[in-house]
Amino acid sequence: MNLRSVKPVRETQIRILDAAEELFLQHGFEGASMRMLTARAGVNLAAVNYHFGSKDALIEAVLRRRLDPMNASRVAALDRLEAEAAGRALDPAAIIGAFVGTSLRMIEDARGGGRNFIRLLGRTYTDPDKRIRALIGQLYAPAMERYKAAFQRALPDLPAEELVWRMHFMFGTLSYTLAATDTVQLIAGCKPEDRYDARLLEARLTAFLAAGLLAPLPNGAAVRKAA
Amino acid sequence: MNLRSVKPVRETQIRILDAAEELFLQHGFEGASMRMLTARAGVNLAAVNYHFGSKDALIEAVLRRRLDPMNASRVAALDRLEAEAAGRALDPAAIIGAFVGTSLRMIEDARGGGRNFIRLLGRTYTDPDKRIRALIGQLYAPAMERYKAAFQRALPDLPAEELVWRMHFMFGTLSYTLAATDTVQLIAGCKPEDRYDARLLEARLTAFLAAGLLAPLPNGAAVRKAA
DNA sequence: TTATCATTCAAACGTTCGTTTGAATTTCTT
DNA sequence: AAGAAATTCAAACGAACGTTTGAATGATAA
Repeated sequence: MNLRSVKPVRETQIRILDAAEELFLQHGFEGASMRMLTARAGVNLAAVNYHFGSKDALIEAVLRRRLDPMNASRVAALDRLEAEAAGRALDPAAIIGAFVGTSLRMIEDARGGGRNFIRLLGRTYTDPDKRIRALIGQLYAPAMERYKAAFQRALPDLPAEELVWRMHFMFGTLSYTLAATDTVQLIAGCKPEDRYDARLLEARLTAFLAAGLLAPLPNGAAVRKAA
Repeated sequence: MNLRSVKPVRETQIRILDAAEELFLQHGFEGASMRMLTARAGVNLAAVNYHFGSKDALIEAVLRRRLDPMNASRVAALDRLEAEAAGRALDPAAIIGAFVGTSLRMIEDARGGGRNFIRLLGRTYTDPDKRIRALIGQLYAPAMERYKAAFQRALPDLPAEELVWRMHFMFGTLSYTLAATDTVQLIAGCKPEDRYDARLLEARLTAFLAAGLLAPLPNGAAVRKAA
């Protein structure tokens, strides 16, 4: 029962998860081989299969390790907001801030690997593997339902159908911004030093998303309703 | 010089490109093997290396085949808009419409493979392979510069730095919406029949993006300017 | 027809992949 | 200290990968 025996029980798993998170980001789920992962983690090649069962199971473990707490944190932020409001209607921008803020807290956590994970996450939404997409959808669903309900209460006049689309738009903006802005530079002119200034990015994102969420209904929707 | 001899010269290449576009979407660039591609195209395994040189070169050919005309079409739409305006200031929403419209024209083209390509494209922005991201950035750059200039003329009061970020946000919304909404279902409630109603989607997207582009400046930006 | 070029083909190349095995080693329990 | 359980290890497994080869087949032009 020395100092080493308390944690090291799961130390190998953690080393593998950390290495996998980094290498999955750099090379993709398929591109990062077991030999690369285990070499980076400093463990034997067979360790992944021993501790996780398979490479697929490792991928799921990598996603679950961060996604579960992340969505729990999102729900908690919304709970806090509703508690503060004490029954009054919530400001839609505040709901957006609760959701966006959780992601940006992770981006700021460069040391703990949060930043790597956020960027990795942005890739999974369009991953070729159906099982990965299904897993992501399943892990997100509860938090998404909570936020959908909160938006509906805050915006009783916005048709539910339109809200769902606008939530998609908002989620897409967030994902792309966090995942792709530092990997592909389509539009020149972003100051690199601003890229990880989470406070500034949060203000920019929230302003953009709030305006989009509250946009006037498009003509098409009206046309559609009439039909 | 019979009827068959005019086209079949490049028929094999086209069969390969079509098969690759579909299978790259379904399995990813790495996941789709040469044996899968050539079997689907109905050509010999060696045909890809003979006609394109390598798998990497095939990936580039698949992207270039559609991306070059697509961005040319985007620039043409902007040209048309500026010609109509005859010197007057452009409506920012119209600029957005020109950009978004081109993408949605492709989504509507299910038979010609345009839809597959748009969805494939959304994956490349976060592709693990740096060369692919670099290629995408290079292919997009000219069109992006044109649109950036157009937005700057239409919105002279919006700081250039802020505009660049908002263009990123807009591009992210578009990419995610086109690429991911039918692959991962994070938010329940989208009517499936609306998903490819390009006219309705265009109205929704344009309304959302225009509002975001024209949003009031965030507090952070003001704070930053003062500092 | 004959010579020339482009294309297709079956087969094999060497490499890397994820996984499994059984023995060696460490850790925990009694 | 001795036995049981968990973990690590080197080595090998068969399968699939992208690519290459040289002969066979097709089209083109003299």
